[in-house]
Amino acid sequence: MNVEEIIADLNSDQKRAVEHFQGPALVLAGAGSGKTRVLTRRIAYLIAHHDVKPESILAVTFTNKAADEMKERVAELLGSRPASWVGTFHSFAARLLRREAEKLGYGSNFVIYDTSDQRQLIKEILQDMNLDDENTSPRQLASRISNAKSDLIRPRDFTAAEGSYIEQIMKEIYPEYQKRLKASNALDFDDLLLKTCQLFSEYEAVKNYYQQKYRYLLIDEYQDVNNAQYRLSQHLAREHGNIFVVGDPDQSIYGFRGADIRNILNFERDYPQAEVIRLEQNYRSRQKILTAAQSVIANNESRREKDLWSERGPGSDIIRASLDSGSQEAEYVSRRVKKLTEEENYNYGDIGILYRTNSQSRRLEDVFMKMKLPYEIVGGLRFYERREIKDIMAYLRLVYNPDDEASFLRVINTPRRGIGSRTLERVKNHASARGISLYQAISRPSDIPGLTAAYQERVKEFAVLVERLQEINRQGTLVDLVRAVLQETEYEQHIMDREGDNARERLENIGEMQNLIREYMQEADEPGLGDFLEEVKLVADVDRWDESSDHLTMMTLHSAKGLEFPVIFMVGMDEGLFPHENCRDSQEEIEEERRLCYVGMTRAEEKLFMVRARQRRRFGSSRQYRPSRFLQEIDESVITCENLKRGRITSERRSEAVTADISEADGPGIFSGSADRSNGNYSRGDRVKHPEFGRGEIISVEDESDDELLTVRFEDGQKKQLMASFAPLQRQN
DNA sequence: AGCACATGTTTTTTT
DNA sequence: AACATGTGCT
Repeated sequence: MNVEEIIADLNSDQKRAVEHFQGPALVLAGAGSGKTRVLTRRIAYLIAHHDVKPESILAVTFTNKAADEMKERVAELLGSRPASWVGTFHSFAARLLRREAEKLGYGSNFVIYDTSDQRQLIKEILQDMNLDDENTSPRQLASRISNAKSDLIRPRDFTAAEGSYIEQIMKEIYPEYQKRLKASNALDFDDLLLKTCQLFSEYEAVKNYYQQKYRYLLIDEYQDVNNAQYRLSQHLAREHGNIFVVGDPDQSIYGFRGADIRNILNFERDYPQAEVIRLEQNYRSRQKILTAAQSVIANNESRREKDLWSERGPGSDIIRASLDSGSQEAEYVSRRVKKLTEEENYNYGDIGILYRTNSQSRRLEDVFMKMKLPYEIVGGLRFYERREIKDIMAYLRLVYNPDDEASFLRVINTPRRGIGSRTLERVKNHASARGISLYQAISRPSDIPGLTAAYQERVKEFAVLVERLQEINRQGTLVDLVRAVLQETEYEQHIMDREGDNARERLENIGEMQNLIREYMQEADEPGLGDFLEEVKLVADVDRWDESSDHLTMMTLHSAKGLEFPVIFMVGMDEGLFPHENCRDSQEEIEEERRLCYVGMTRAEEKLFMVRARQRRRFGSSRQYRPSRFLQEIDESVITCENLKRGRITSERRSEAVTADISEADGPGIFSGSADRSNGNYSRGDRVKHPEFGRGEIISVEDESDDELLTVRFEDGQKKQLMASFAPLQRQN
């Protein structure tokens, strides 16, 4: 493609962005306004028009998938794959630190700790320090540490807020946590960013080198960078000022992870000479979808007005559906999907189903399976989170870096080797007294006090096993290594002994893992153990999502960022689920939830369904929900309501249906899940008690203008028809 | 040390 | 409802 063609089909704002050459630029890109397009075209244009060397371009994306796509598109434009670095902040930092780790006192074979590794380590520490009580959850501490690191606060700089118990614990735990990470030669996600920043501030020459190397910096999703990422980009770009950032403040949804929306809002302050470009034409969605999304986001107080418009025609109304229960919700979605594919010419692959929490996927999955609808879940119970996979991975990690304590503790006695807690206690004490890793300790077991010869032999055998595996890794491939792990540990036998009914599934997972490794070996440039381990940690599930085959795609609203579908279902539009009840007290968090809603709605090109259920099961027991406030915020003039009656989808005039739904929202506090309301919201299967007829079960519910007609079968076998609002019924659980 | 059974906890989102 | 942890027994 020649240079002219790179910019030929862009609108004037997009063109201005692509043609921006040197100096800072901020592109405020509304949803669907073609920002990926702008980024890829600009990379191509820098190379083809300005003769910029491809390897001096650094493009940072939010996911690895986005990175792959970007590389692909640039390659199409240029006719060859550019040698630019395109990847996430984390993968960039990891790559850089592999080269420079020694300067910071780490080995270049460091392993990366994910959230569950972190929690496990913190738990260990709490136990060792006798701080283990019900007020200090590893989860909460892990999150506090992560926040501190995102703000570049190191253990020695950490000051505990007065009077807060957890903060006092933090003061103890954080330095110890960091010490143990280092002893394991491990970095957590936040360390990747923090340590890179540290490297740049302590080693002027290193910083200069990378500044020179990457003369052009492009950052996507800038509204979601945290302070460490912000600093990292400053280190790289402050001097030459060639920093080109793209983002949309209305789509900032990672505040919980330290993302700081002020970074994008302050860009013009950081770079007063910045060129600011607004992309406000939406090429993705029909106008009614945009109208609906904008009427919701307009309720956020802390935001700048923005005008987003579309020429794609009005499209059809947003469809709002209220169902009686979680399973009815799933049934509604299934029937609606059937209608879309059978009568309206959509494919399964055109349809995305989004929810707030991963746990919501299960109910949908059950019904899809029954209805024989093809689906794929992105994220959720991640493959690499499964127990048997984690075990094998722990062996691989130990082979790569035997000092890794988390992996060591995971498999030292898995499968059982007769090394119990007492023995381990002695090993730990010895290791921490001598300042060596657990692996180093068991390599010379005769030094460990209190260990009898028999136990010395057992731990020694484990050390020898690791050495043997290391040898296999040196001689052979990754595939050989995994095979050796399975053989040497008799792992499959262990699974069969322990898992009973689940054994088959677990073994299949292990087989699947071996397939993945073979696949990886074929695709990777240098298929080594280290790269493989890194990829497993840094590549998200959405990155592996297969969009080529024809199936429904289910994922969380967060994972859906950056994607688009002709048809979107947003399920679980219930107050307490979305916005999630955990944010009830904080206006800021509510606004983040609202942005999340905006992100979800703007994924839709043609059709948008927003679905709720009046009652759901949660932790076993049942609970009632009112409509999400976000549903009430949608401009009523673009809504049509649908219902499911006896397995058939019915459509209702919008105003009536909406009013009926809203009236449910009156009454006690918005979040209160009213346990025993006496009228309305019954569904089939509910158990009730009547003062005269005794206990019974509801066998059908029919809507009457403002009420429900219930048919109840009581314990003595008689059936009664009762009006919900008049009958003195009590709910039973 | 390891098993079987009982109890408690979880579900907010992710690189 | 699903899973991790704890207890008591062998």
